[in-house]
Amino acid sequence: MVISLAQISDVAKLAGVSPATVSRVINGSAKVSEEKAKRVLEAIKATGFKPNEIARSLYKKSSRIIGYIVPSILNIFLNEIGRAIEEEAFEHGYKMILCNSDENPKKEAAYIQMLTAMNADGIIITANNDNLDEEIRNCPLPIVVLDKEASGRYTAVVQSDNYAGGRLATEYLLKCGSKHPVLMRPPQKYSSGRQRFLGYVEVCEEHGIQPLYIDSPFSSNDGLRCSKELLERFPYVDGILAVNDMTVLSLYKVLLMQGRRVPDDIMIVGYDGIELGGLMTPELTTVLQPIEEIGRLSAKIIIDQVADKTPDRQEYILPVKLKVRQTTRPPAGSSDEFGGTGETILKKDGV
Amino acid sequence: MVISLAQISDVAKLAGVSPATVSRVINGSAKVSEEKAKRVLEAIKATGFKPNEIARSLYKKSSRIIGYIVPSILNIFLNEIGRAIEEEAFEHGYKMILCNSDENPKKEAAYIQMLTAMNADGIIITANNDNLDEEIRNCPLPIVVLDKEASGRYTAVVQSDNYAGGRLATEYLLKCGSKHPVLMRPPQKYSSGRQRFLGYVEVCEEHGIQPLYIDSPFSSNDGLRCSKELLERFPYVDGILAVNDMTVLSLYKVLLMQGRRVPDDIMIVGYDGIELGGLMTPELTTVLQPIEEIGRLSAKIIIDQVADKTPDRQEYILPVKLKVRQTTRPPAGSSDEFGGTGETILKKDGV
DNA sequence: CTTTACTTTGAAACCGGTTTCAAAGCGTTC
DNA sequence: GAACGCTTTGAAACCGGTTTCAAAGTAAAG
Repeated sequence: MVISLAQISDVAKLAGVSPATVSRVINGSAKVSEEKAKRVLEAIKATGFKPNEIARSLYKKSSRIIGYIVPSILNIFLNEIGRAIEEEAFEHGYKMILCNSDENPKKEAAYIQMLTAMNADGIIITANNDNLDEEIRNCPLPIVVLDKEASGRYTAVVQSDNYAGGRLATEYLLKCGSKHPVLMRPPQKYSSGRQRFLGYVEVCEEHGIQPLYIDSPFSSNDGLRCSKELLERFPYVDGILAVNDMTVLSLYKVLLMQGRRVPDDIMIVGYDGIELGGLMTPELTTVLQPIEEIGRLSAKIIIDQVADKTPDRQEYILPVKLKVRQTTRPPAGSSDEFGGTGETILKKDGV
Repeated sequence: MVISLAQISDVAKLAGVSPATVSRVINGSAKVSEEKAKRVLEAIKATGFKPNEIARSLYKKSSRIIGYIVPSILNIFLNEIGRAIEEEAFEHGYKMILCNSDENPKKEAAYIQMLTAMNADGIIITANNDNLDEEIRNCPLPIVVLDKEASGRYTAVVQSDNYAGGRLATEYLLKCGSKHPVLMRPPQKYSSGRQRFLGYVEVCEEHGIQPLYIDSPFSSNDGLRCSKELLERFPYVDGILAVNDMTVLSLYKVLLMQGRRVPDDIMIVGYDGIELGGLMTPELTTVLQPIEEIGRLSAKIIIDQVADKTPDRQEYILPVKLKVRQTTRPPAGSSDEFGGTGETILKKDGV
């Protein structure tokens, strides 16, 4: 069953005007006599006319679409950011489309090309393969990168303060009395991972403690393996800085099997602040990334870019907080939030 | 920084041929002499030319894009389906874009319009608002609906066998010795919810047991409230059929607070079969929906539709299985899978 | 050597909108 | 009542590809 859609010429004919006039009525791009405008509006309603966005954007070179490319559609943290992007976008008359690159550079390239070719107004992309640089160089759209160092041709980089996050979690764990905190070290190929590691190491050194860590990927598949390995290598561990919130589910499983109690024997601090952390039992103490802000800011940058064409590249580093819940034994007299500078850091650098 | 993209005319000029010839080389749509083809390919490489998909699809009326509209980007079950759609699509040279309607009919309508306007090749949409019927009627694209009754103008409906799922979970719980199983009843406005309820009720009646239930939305926000209410109203409960896997996290929390042990005091059977169920502690016994098949089939239907234009509407009901893990006390001599017909039910009905 | 058949090719039309441009319509002013 | 300025309007060009169509070129057949 093919339904044929009304075109602008159909509307024009019905209203007894030219297509140009119909276009002017739709877009309000020029004055049209009240008389004719009324006839046009009626004709639009009668025909059920919806302008063909393809034709429109072929001329306008803007489709009011923001593309969001993620390595996995199953990453809850990234999806929560996506929701914020979507909300900000929609409030400004934009739409967000989410593309799953599946950690596959070919798909990533294909989606960048698709978004370019469909005249999207910008791309928000998360930490990705480095061999994508050529694709990005050839892409004329504004590109906002999440969670990556500001190298290559990007319009802006939006991140939370991973260094502060690493420090915050470590300091709190020590303050709660952990003597041997161990870090599930995030992948060092990402600057976010390096920064967090740095924060951890520095705090350890400031307290004269030996930094201990085990390398951990972000994917939840590896959570179980890493958790087991951690406990084997550091059986005396009494505090764990998880690579992210999701991994903590696996950690719980291993700890329970070994009969270790949380937070009595081992304290845990997660990372990200996804909603799931609050649903776990015990509820997860974690470093809150400003998920909402990251998403909204990224979308806003692209929307502003469309209007302004401001050419200078910027790097935004948003502050993090610690959300204290049940996986830590709080020191006396503490509230449920801890630290965080509250300041957004903004580095400008010309292109 | 604006990078201007090469156009087909630039390539043509460089290769000393007409744009038509370049187009023919790119698409293989007609024979071109080896000599010229070679020159064209070189010119394409030299200019870095990428055809503008907008212009292309304006003429072709196909963008090789499949739209997937979900009520929430945070629904893990739907995202796992999305991943399968994406994989199937990509293998056939299609791309999937995910649109988050946020349970907002306006957004839903906006995205349907967007996908129509961008010449997407089809839409896959999940259980949604009924007042969308007009939008769907006006949409000329193939539409596959997940998890909804076959009413309205749809190309196909793809579902898993919710009736069988309801029966399966209930039967297994009884077989494991539950005397008072309680159902977290899914929303009855969806046919999937009604079918599951029906399956539950029938099995109860067959065993001379009183059906007990409490209405539960799918959203994880309501999980805690529903779980508490369930235990208040049915304190003697010894088996719970959860509304979905995600909700079980909240259930665990409440049960642990009350000191009830799983599966010793209360057994739980989840629903959906998301990966998260295996990460929980204890690992969740659950009804496995054929997530991969649902996604791939939906995508395949649209891809075939593009090629064939087969007009008849179909309803696919895919079989479910029970995955036995740790939240049930298995009856003697049982394996880790239970029941399931293994047959896909296919209802054809002309339009 | 002419006729016929087939292949290769570029000019032009097309997809469905938006915008430019110039003409027509109308009111003011001198 | 002629000249001027302003507004409204439609014809045509445009966006960047794809495809049709007819012409030109080539090979085979008579």
